[in-house]
Amino acid sequence: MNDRLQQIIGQSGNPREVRTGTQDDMVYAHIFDAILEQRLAPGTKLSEEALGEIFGVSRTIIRRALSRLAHEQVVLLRPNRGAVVAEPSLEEARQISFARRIVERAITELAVDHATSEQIANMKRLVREEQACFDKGDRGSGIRLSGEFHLQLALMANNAPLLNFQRSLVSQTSLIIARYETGNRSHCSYDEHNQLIKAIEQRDKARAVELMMHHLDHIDHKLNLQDDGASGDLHAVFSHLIRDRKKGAS
Amino acid sequence: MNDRLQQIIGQSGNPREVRTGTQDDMVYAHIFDAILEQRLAPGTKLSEEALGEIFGVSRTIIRRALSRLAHEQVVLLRPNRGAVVAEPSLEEARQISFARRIVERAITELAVDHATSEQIANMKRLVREEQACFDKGDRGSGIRLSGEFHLQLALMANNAPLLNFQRSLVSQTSLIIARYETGNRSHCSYDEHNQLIKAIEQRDKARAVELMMHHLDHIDHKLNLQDDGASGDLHAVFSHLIRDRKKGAS
DNA sequence: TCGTTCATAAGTGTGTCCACGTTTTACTGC
DNA sequence: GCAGTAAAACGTGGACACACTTATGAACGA
Repeated sequence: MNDRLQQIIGQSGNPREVRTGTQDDMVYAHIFDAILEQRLAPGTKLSEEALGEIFGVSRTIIRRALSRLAHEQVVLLRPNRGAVVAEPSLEEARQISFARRIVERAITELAVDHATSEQIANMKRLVREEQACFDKGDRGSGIRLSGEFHLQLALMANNAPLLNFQRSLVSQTSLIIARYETGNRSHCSYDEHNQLIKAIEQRDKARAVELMMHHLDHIDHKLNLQDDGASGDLHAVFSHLIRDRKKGAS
Repeated sequence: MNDRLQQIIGQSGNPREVRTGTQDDMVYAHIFDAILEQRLAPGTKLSEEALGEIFGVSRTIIRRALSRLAHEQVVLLRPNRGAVVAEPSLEEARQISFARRIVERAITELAVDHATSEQIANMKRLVREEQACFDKGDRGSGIRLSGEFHLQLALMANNAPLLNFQRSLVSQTSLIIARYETGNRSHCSYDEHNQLIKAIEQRDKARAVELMMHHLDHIDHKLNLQDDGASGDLHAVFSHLIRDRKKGAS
């Protein structure tokens, strides 16, 4: 287990820039990315001791990082039973999707008002990077960059509370995508991201909002939120058997 | 300083029910209430050691509580320099006010859809309690209960992410009220709260939303967000002198 | 000579780690 | 299948080191 974690987190797949700041941030960011890039599957146990060994820090640091992640609902902290990567339920996924519609609408409108040309250029670069990741098959980094796009949008909105909320929502959405996205359909959101940026650049608020809403619709439709993918609910998993039996009986 | 804190937090002014749950929660709730009830002014330093002595727990517990409060933006955690009660700036206050409009609208609509009669009765009780506090001059508890009202509303909305966000926004709003509310006008929101509950009870969504928006308007107008009350901006503080001098020169 | 400023040093308080107690969990034997 | 035991992991408290703050004193300038 210890070795598995080591291997997963160690393989910093993308040679992302060396993290600056304190140890906390470093640990936090590494675990965060590993989760969003699906190198750590939902439900994986995150042992404090194992992580401490991996990062070469004491459990105190790990604890703080896990606490932060728990606050963003990315990991679940079970008292006396350690931390696990969160497994958003279908109901949670629906609530998050709803909340995002509320927030993204407001953010989009604000972004149209406040975006600077520099920021827009930045966003375009980000989308290109995202596309590159999907093109070369790096789905994990793609999902992360896709989330980054929505985060940068929130940054342009110039509203700190909304930005914080968005961060939590985007993280959880990435987790949901990791868990529920149907395998065959690829997650190619970069095209819609591009259109959105164009609308913002033209200061077309109505169109930008409309594009954003459609974009969120597409994200939802790519997921099979209608039925639980692989839950622990045995009744749901074997519901077809029950249906069949009832049919036979009738 | 140690003694001051002891005195402030110890005087559990309102004989609120004995906190249940773990030590963390107890410490968190006590500090939280002390801040919202203005027994701890914005800017007050929160020494870990002093708090540990007051609550009879080690710094580990205090640290966790402070970390939670920091996540809700109620206290500010300055690296290597300890924690202080947050002092929302005017700009932050405006952003929070904006974010609340977005969230409260959504919450109100959801509450109209989902509220049970039991929950509504609960809310009515809460408003009566709030009114009682203001009537007997307990402004601190009044502000807290007023916040509790908006939190219960979010609970009725049945959306966990929105509830979490609302919790952070309400806390910060209480802090802002504590800091910026003009002294003469009393904070008597219970009447509007009552009307709001009635509209929800009658499932009148349009009216409920309208009432909520007006309510938020009133909250804003009670504050003097136009000019910073007691900021560190010397130019703003002595602007009248500058005006006078210019007048004399012209 | 007085006031200001910079440097140095003491003191307070946070950052980190480690060890112990307790809970949980897994395994083994009945 | 159940109970008991052992191992692993988490919860908590305390200790030490380091960073920051504050106070004291000396040097410079007015």
